[in-house]
Amino acid sequence: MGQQKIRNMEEFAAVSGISRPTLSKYFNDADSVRRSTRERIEAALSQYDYRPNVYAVNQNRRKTRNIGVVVPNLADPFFSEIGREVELACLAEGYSPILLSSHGNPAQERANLDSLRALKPAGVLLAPFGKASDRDEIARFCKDVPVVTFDANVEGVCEAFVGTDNFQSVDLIVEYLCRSGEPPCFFEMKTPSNPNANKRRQAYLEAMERHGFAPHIHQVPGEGWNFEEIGATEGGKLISAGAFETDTVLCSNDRLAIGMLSAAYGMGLRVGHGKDCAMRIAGQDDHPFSRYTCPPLTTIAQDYGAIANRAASTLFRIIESEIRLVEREETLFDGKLVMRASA
Amino acid sequence: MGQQKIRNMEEFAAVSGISRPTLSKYFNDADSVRRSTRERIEAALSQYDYRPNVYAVNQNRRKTRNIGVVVPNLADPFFSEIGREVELACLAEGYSPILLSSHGNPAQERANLDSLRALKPAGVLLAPFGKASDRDEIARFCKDVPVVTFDANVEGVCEAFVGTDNFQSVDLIVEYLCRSGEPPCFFEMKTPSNPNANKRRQAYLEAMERHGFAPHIHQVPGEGWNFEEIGATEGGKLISAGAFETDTVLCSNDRLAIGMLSAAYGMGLRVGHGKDCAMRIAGQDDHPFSRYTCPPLTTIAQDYGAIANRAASTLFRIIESEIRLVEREETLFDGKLVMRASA
DNA sequence: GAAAATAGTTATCGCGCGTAAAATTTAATT
DNA sequence: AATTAAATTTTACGCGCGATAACTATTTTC
Repeated sequence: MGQQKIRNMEEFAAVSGISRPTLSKYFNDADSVRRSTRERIEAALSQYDYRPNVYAVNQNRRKTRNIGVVVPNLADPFFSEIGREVELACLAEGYSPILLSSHGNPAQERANLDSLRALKPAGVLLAPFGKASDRDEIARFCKDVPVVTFDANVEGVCEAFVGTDNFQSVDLIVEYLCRSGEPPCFFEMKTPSNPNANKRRQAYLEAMERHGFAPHIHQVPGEGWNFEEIGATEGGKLISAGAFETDTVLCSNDRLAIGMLSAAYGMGLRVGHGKDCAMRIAGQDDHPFSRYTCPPLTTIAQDYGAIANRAASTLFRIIESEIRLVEREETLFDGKLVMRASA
Repeated sequence: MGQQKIRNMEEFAAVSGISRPTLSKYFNDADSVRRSTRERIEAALSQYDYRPNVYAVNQNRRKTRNIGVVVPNLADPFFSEIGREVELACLAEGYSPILLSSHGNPAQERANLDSLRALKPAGVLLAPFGKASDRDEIARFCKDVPVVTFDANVEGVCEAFVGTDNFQSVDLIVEYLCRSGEPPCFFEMKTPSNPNANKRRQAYLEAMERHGFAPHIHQVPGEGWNFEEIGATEGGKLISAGAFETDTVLCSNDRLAIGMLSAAYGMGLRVGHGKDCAMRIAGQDDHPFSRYTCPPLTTIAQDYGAIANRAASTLFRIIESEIRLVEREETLFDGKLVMRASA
């Protein structure tokens, strides 16, 4: 292989003995040419190592095969994991994913959408901040590009949304906690930017009522994405102040729980459902690190793979049908209870 | 703004009253045109909202302003953090970073370099797997594109390398551990793909000798990137078997230490430098989660920011001088001791 | 085996911009 | 005000490929 350098499709047509338009067809869809010619092309391809110029291709095609993938923060393993699943789904369908992180900064989210606009993507998979997102900007973007949001919803905007059913999953863990010990208090940040947080609080209230217990919500101050730190400092304060009405705390997400576990350990408290334990702590999300906390964290697992694949396949369907959805779709997957030692 | 839709530079030239070649100059370097014309252009720009077509630009430019950034695994917060720093450095210099993760898979690293080749990047910042990387493939890639490696070195390949001085930093923590208690055993994986691991083992041996203690290295089996799990299961086995010759263990990296801490907790062992503690565990890297382990992990901090910025600026220098470095540069930054409760 | 369908070829245009050379304008210098 | 240097405009071409029309070759169908 690699005899001489092929500069463009013209030259490759010359050495392969296939006309350029046919080659162009082949590179757009290998199955659109006759089997025999396809084999001739691929034989030549393995000899001369030529690839169409990406930029020339994308300039001339009406629509690119790029898929923008925007997540709020890659430093959070939850998003790096789900981002990876989404990437794989794109590659499997022959699209080119472009992964962008908003680095915990809503302004960066706008900037990312702006960058994507220039890349003329066939579609975008967006995990938005939620309330902190620029709703109008996203709505404007959705006019130009088909968008499927995942993880966090932006009500009424974009073609479809795929996420976890917070009401189902919160009820699941509340039910478990009530059944196995004292009913849980709820721990969260005062100003959560994520819309899931609001749904989870609401779901907690409803679940507690359904099970006949009085709800207790504790909201703490704190900005940004340092959830572990907030969980550790603010959660620690609440523990040492004896602020929690019961011995069980359900955190709005795993990262807060990880921080709180760290604080409890620092205070010499034994966490878990054992006899000698002072309190129970549970989380939500099944963060990759939750299984290595001390003790391992009881939590609700989101189905990363299902969410990622459904979001991607929904987007592909929209792209390939070239028709915007008549009705906005919302798909919610069930969470699963992951019982470990912390609660 | 946004009166009519500008389709191309020609139309923008018409409405702005500036000739197309001058506009072209402006978009390549805003300072290459006279101040007064620059202001006229920017005035028109704010009215008509036009942006050059990325694909047409990159097709015609000799070199793009894209910088490929390849990291071995974005799911590891260490790399997502350093990847972010590198991205910012690129943006600050007007380059467009393209972040690719190899997902812990050396084959994906090859695929990523292959994808990047098609994007004709001005340069690439690569954090390779090391031994598991395809050395020949990387070397071939470096012939076509200027590459600066960071974090893990591939001896003799690429323009430059930027990383942490393992000998300095290992000596730092070994010295601390020896001074403050029993000398450390060394815990690592049997077949570490990362070249830092080999350097760290070597550095441990030398440091122990220098301080007059007998070294004890414990290597455990395990494949892949589930370091925490390997640390927990294999490290746990060693602990319960009483295999460690002293009460202090220095792990090859923080993620192994996180797993081992989890195992120790599960066994009811108290870790730390207190009177009532059964053993000490230390790590290396100052992983973002290390401060929330139980107890918080004593470790060696790498200077993420310095490494990222030096790697980026070195690459920019090579790109802009258009001359390959005569001599391969290797820059090593010092690690800093981070004392927490675990050792 | 002839007609019909399918696949491939030749020829030509267009995409949006970079770039070079020559002609012209503008600004700086004495 | 004349001279010179710098910046801009004009003109023209090229990049590599998508798309299409009109034609030719190949394969299928009955």
